[in-house]
Amino acid sequence: MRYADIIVDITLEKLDRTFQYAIPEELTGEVRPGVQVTIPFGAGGRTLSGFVLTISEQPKIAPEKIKPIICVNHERYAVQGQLVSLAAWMAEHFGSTMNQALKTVLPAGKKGNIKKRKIVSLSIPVEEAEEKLRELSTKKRHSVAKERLLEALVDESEIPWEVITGKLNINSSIIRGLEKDAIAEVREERTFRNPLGDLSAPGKVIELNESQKSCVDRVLSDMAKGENNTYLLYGVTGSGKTEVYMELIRETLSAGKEAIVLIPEIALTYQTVMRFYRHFGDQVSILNSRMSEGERTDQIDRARKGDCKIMIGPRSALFTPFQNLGLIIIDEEHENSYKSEQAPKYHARDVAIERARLAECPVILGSATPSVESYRRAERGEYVMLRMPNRVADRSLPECEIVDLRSELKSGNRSILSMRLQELMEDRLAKQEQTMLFLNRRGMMGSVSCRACGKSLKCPHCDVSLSLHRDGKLHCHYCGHVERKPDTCPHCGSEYIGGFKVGTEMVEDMVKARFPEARVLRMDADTTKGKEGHKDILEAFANKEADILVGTQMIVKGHDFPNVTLVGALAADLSLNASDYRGPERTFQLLTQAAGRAGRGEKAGSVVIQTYQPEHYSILAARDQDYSEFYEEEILYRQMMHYPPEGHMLQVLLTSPSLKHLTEKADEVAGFIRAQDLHLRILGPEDDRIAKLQDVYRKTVYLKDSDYDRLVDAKNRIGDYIRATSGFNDVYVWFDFDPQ
DNA sequence: AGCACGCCGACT
DNA sequence: GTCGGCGTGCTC
Repeated sequence: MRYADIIVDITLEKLDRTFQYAIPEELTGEVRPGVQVTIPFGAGGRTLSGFVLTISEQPKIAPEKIKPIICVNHERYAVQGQLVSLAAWMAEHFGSTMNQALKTVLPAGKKGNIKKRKIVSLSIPVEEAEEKLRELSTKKRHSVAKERLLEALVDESEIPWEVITGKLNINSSIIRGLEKDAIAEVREERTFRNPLGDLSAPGKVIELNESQKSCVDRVLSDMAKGENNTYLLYGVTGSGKTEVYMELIRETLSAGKEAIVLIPEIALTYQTVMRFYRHFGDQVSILNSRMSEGERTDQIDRARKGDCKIMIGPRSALFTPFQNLGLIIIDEEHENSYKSEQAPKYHARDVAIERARLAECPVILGSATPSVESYRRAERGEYVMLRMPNRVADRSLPECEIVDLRSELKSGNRSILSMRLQELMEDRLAKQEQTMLFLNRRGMMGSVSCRACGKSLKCPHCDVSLSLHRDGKLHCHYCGHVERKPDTCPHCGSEYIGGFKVGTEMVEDMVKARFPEARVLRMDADTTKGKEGHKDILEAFANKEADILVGTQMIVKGHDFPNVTLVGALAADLSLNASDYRGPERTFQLLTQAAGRAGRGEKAGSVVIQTYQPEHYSILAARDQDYSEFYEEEILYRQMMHYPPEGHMLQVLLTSPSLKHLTEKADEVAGFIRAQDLHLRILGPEDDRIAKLQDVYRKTVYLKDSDYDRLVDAKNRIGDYIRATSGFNDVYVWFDFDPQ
C-alpha cells in the first residue's frame, strides 16, 4: 500500500501538520506531490480538500486508522505542483507554518470578486426569431419592450447585458422572460480588467552597447549550455540595466517561455512599467498592492491561461502561475521591500532562486548598489557577476559635497538647511532649475515629549511613541490609533509638553518660510494615499509645477527629472542608526540613489549631504560614488560582528495578550533551546523592539550561528517542542531569519 | 475549524 | 435520573 502525506484545508491555521491517507488502487497514477485531493477528515464524515506533500510507503500510525483519499481535484493549472513544492521549501527555510506558506504561494486562495460580463444572445435561429417577432406585433396586447429587445437581437444576435438595461432601457425581467420562453439565453463571460488601460502598440527595437551586449550574451550562452545560473547584474546608475532585462525577456518570449520581473514598489516605478509596456504591449501584465483583490485575480488568471507573458510586480509576483517560466528578474535587488513582513518572512531573492531551480531557468539580480549579501555571493562564485561600469550617455557624475552639521550648529545655524544648501537652493531658484530635498524617515521627529519629566507620549495599544501630525492630533504609525494632543503631560501634569512636527512636514514649512517665493511639493506616505498619489505628485514635479520637492526616500527611487540639478540629503545620519546593522548599507544606498537624481539631463548636478558624522565610511563612499570603497569596509564590519552574510541570526518572536503567559513561555522556549546544547549563541528572552503591539505583548529570543542550516534545525526543534507542549494556546511563536 | 467526549448544575 | 453547559483534545 502507498500512502500520501497530506496537509488538510489550508484555512485551518491551527492544524499545521500532515496527515497520512491511503492511496486507492485506481488513483495511483494521479496522486503526486502538489495535487489537490478531497479527503474525509475527523468524525462526522465531513470532507475537506488538502494538498499532497509527499508519497510514502510506510504507515506512520496503525494502518486500520488510515482513511483512503476520496478523489483528486483536478489541477487548475500545471504549475500548481511546483508552487506547492515551493511553499514547502519556504515553510522549512523561513520558518512558517505550511498553511501560511501555501496561502502566500497559491494566488487563488481567495477568489476575489471576479468581474463577469453578462451577454444576451438568441437561442433560436434568426428566422424563427423574426417569426416570433411578427407573432408578437399582431397580438392584441402589445408587449413593446419585448418586441424591441427581440428586434435588437435579430439585428445584433449578441448584446451585452448593460447595453440592454442601459441604452435600450429594457427591464431585466423582460430578458428573463425571453430566457424562460427559450428564445434568448444569457451567458456570463469573464472580463479581464487591463490595469494599464488601452495603450499604443509596441515601440522600437533596442540597441545595445558593448557592455550591455556582453551581459546578454553571457546569459544566453550559459542557457544554451543548459546552465541556469543566478546573475548579479551590477551596473552603475544610468548604465542601462533595463535594456538588458528587455533583451533577455525578448529572447525568453521567442523561446516560447514567460518572464517574471520584480520591482520594489510598482507605483514608484511607473516609468519603468511604461518602458516595458511600450516594448511588449499587451503581453505585459502588472500586479500591485493597490489593486483590488478582483483585479489581482484577473491578472493571475491571464498569466495562467497564457494571455500574458511578462508579469511585473512586487515580491508576490514570484508566484505567478506561468506554465513555462523562462526567466526571473529582480530589479534593485538590494531593496528591503523584497523581505516579507508577514510569515513566511521570506526574501524574494532566495525564493526566486528556488523557483528558478524548480522551473530550470536563470535569475537576474540587478542593482547599482548591490546588497552586501549578493555581492559577497557573487565574489564567492555562487552568483555570476555581470558588470556594467559606465553610464550610457556621456554624463558626468554629480558634484558631491558633505556638510558637517555640528560645525553648522556651532556657527549658530539651527535650521535644518545648512548655509551651503541654502546658497545652492537660491542659485537654482534664480536659474529656474529644480531641487529635491530628502529626509530618510517619516515620523522621525514627530514624537511629543514632556519637557518637565522627559517622558514621551505613547500609544495605549502599542509600545511606540505617537507622532504629532499637522491635523494637531497624535497618530500611532503601527496601529493607526489617533488621539487628541493633551494639554498637560499625563505623567506629571506639566503644561510644558512640546512636539516636533513630522519630519517632511516640518521641512516643507521651513523651506516655505525661508523661500516664500518658491513653489514646494511634498511627497511622503501621507500625501500619496490615493491610488494615483505618487503619479500625480511626480508628474506635477516633472511638469515643473514646483521648484522644490520635499520627501522621504520614496522620492529618490528611480525617477528621471532632467531639470533637477540639486539634491539635498538633509540628515544622512537618520538611517545610520547603530541599533540596526543594516544602517550603513541603507545609508550608502540611499545617498547613492539620491546623488543619482542630480543632473540626469544635460546640466551638471550637485549633491549636498548633511550629516553629524562626516567621517563615516558609508557617507564618504557615497560622496565618492564608490561601491567598492563602501563594500570593503562593510564586509569587514560584518565579519567582525558575525552579521549576515558572514553569520546568521534567527529571531524567535513570541506574542500573547497575556504578559504572564508570555513571560513563562518565552523563558521556557529559551531554556529548552539552551538545554539542546546546539552550540548556538542564544540571547534573551527580552522585550521585542516593539514590546507591545495592538494590545499584544512581544518577547524575542535571538539565536546566532555562522551556518544558516543549523538555525533551521533549531527552528524545527522549537516547532516540535511547541507542538508537544501544552500551554501555547494563547502564545504564538514566529520565526524570522536574518531580520531587517 | 468542527466534532466527540466528559464532567458538573437544574429540569421534565 | 437526564438534558445540556462549554472545557479539552483529536482529527490520518
